Amino acid sequence: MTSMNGRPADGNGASPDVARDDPSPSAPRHDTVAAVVGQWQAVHPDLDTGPMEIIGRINRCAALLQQAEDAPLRRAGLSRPEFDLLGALRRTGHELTPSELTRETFSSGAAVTKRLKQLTERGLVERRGDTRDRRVAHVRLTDTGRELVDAILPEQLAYETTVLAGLDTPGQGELATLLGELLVQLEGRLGVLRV
Amino acid sequence: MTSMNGRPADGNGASPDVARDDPSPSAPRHDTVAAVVGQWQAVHPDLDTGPMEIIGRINRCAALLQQAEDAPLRRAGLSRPEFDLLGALRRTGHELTPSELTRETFSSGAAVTKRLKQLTERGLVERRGDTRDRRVAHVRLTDTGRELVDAILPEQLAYETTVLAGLDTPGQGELATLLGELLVQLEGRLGVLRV
DNA sequence: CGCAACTAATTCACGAGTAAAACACCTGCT
DNA sequence: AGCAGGTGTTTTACTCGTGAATTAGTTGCG
Repeated sequence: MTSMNGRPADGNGASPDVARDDPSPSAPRHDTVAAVVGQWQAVHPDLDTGPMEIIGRINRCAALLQQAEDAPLRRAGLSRPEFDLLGALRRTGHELTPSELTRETFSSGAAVTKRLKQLTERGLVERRGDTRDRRVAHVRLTDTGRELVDAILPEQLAYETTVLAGLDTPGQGELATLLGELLVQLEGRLGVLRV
Repeated sequence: MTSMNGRPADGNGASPDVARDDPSPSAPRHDTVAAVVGQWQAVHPDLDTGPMEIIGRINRCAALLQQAEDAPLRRAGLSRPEFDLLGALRRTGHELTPSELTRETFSSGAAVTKRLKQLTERGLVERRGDTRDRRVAHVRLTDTGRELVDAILPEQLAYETTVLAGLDTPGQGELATLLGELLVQLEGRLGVLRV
């Protein structure tokens, strides 16, 4: 798996905001994606802009959330990809090889190598060579690494909770379910969907 | 951008080591985020992992969609940020200055400058200086630029439609609505939410 | 054994994005 | 007029991620 992230911040998503004349200043309170979709429909009234309303919003949400989430991590001096790597080690509960880490974190081998180098220098992870196969390495959290993850995660979740607080609880449940359904489809399908 | 990442194929077991191969071939079919959340809950049963189910899925969906969407654009030799820029010019229907483009596309000024340079060299956009204020530039699509956008957009939407096809129509509507509500909150709130 | 084919991990060269500095120009105040 | 301070855009220096090559090691097979 490669790419994605990207866009760490990647990259980001669809597009936003309206320009001059927003016709309805009152209305049901549009988000920026709705404004963009409105503009497109004015220009191409014949197109079905339905997919934009989902994909555009997912991208935009991801971009905004990403930025927001950075905060608690940054205080710990970690980037999100770094935290993902540490988190993978923590949640699986055992050592992982670099190639397993590329699968767990969906990033390229080169990226994992670099991150491991940094995290090792910072004393958050350790490596040990495999005794049988000297090509493979095994990576594990150091005590400080584990403590760091365990300290950050609750903050992270608490922060995310407040970020999502604008949506009521049933709404959150529905959203999680729908996204889960979509995700199952995407994960199962996209590999096969050869353009 | 990828918040919580998932495992390719792995029961959500908390147990270290071991890989029970997907035990229930039927079942509600877990997505990778569900697996990751399951792992976390096994390690920290006390934490409320609710936010992960939303934020993790949004990030993962964004990553997968991004990659998927690349396809139609790549055929036209455009990256998504480039298309976003062209799209902003097309949908607003008039010239935009570079700073307006940074707002429309949510990217930095430096990035816009670079993209404009490339797109100008490719003959997709033109610039003209403002007559009153010689600091500002006005950017517009060339005829080829507009034709390109108009040619790509329908393909793009058609492709996105098939990508989303796994979700039934009412589900798509609900999803769009919920994401819209979330987005309104995020856009209104995040600027103010000083960590 | 010895060599081809494969796999794990790393290195390399490069492209793209960013923040901050630089630059160019405008505006308001005295 | 003249200049302090503000704004629009570009440049600079850097980081980070990627794909492709590279290194190192293993395995299968004649």
